[in-house]
Amino acid sequence: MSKDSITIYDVAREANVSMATVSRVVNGNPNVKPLTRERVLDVITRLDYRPNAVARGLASKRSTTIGVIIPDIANTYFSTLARGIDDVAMMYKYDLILTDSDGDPLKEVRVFNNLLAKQVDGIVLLGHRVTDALRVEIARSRIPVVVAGLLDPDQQVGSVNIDYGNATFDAVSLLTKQNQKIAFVSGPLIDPINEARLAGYEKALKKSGLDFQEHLIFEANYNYKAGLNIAEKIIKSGATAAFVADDQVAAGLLNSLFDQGIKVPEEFELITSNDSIIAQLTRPALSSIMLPIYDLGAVSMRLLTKLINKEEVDKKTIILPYKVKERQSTK
Amino acid sequence: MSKDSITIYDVAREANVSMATVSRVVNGNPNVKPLTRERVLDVITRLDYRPNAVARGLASKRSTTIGVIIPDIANTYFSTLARGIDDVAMMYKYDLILTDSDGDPLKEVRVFNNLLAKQVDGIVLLGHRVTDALRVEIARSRIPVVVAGLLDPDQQVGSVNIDYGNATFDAVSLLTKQNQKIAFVSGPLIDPINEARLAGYEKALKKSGLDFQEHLIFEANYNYKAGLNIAEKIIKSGATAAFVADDQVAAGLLNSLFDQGIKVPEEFELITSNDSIIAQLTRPALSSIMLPIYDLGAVSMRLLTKLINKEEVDKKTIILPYKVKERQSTK
DNA sequence: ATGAAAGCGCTAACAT
DNA sequence: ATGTTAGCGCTTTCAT
Repeated sequence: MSKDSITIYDVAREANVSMATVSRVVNGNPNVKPLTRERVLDVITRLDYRPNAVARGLASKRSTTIGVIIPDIANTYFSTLARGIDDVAMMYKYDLILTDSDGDPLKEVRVFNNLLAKQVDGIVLLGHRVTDALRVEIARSRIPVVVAGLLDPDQQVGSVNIDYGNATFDAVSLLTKQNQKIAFVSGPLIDPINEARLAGYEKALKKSGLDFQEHLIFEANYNYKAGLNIAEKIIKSGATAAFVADDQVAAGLLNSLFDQGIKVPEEFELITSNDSIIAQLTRPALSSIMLPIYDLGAVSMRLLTKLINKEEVDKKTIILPYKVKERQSTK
Repeated sequence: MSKDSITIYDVAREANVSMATVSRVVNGNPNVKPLTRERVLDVITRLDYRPNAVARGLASKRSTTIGVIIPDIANTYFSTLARGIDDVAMMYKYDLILTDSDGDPLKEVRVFNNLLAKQVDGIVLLGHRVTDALRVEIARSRIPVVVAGLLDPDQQVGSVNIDYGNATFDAVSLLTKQNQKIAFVSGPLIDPINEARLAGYEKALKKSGLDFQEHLIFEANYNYKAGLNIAEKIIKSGATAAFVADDQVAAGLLNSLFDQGIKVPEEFELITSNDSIIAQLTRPALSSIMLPIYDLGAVSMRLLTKLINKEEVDKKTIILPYKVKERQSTK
């Protein structure tokens, strides 16, 4: 209760300068005589003065904080993205306000507006697609928005991705060598990212002269349990291999196959998409598209800093490279 | 460039009231005549006015944001905690500024002070222990701090945990039935949480008349690779079972055993501590202490809200219940 | 029930 | 190189 917090004014008085000078010192403005700078710096340490970021934000109209909207931070895929974002954000002195959206379009809009109220300097959006409702909000907001790991066909915002179509093509091509019936397991096909994957899948089938069969296409929620549950249907479909768009789902499928005594890869080949730590944890370890998840986050944050500073960006739609890693779930 | 953002002043003018009244309406102050309230509300929607949270924060000295310090958000254990924190935070209208500390004491202090600069209303600290340097900062800051999933013997701050000693005792007791040499694998033993676990381990040995053997104690970093690497040493030690304090480490150990043809649980029993999704993903699935990770986060955030509002809290050191779940890695 | 006015702690012209 | 002075958009006494 004793001493209230030290303000720039206290420092100014103690150092016999104006608050403007203190402000200059704090912000590294070169227009300060080295001697006064030193004097001010001394007082600052002596008084243990810490600038109030909120006041600064109000005066400067820059909050040096970024909003991150994420479906579920507990999901490894997203938390790895978040890590990439945070590392770069810290590098550029931004803080992150992170909120879960549960992938709920309504909640997404709500948290988006809340972030605007907090005067964030930019927003990174993670998820599966940009809903129309959110698109409207983005349009009328005047801060830059970047998406990572999700396709926005309108290219309204900055985005960082890999070429999911080609990646899926490559992955499925690994399976067409020894299988006739290959299941395609993704999230909702309304999501543009899954459309792209499906196109890659079809292309790979065609190249190998295989027919596209509707009943081999499966939509599943992005979680372990969904993978566990979908196994039965997939087995019934007669498929002997599967391309899966999500590691948790793939792990669920794998374990369900294992628990039913179906040997992977001998009797069933499996390839997944995100190469999160999960792909290495399972036994057999999962072959996977090597999606640079961390980099997706890091690069998107870097892009956002440029957008915020109105720097020239040659392309605000960035495509990162990928590889395909064969582990033990494919022959 | 056209219309700049709408302020409380614009609303006041349009509604023919003072800004004070608008402020009252926005903040749900009952001292407003229903009719004027309605009029103001109308103008607010018509103008699409959104209160500026930064200005509000400066004037009211409450930012309605909470700082969260986390060693690594990409780690499932911590991201699950974060999810619990976020859900409760949202429930109480707080936003979360989340920063990774890498478990680096220096960085921890730096981000802590940065959070103070942003005028957060409280801080949730995650990690393995409270370092002395941080303890000093916490002491001179005047906002409440709560830790979750880590022991602070000084009880300087609010905390939410389980009884790690008893939990470890229970877990190890499962192993003493059929094993003479049981390895104890934790993080650094300086961390009070690991001290507590070690005590539980010793107690369980003693109860079964087994000798405590120094060479069965292992310290490992909290990650998958560390688990992979430590396997060899553990095998050499002659242990036929292990208690592991971290799921990623346990998964690494398990897979390393598997890859070397050592059968779990037939030839080696394993029990882990956090019951994160990882424990279910592995094959065999890992027996584990059922740590309510999500709840740890949720409850700590709830505790923090009480501390912030200076509500009565009967105990700011909260101990949550746990169970032990036997899966396939124990007989 | 409503309004007037004084800050909150800082930045950023604009002087000098 | 340094100081003066408006604000930034809101909350919050204090009047009325």
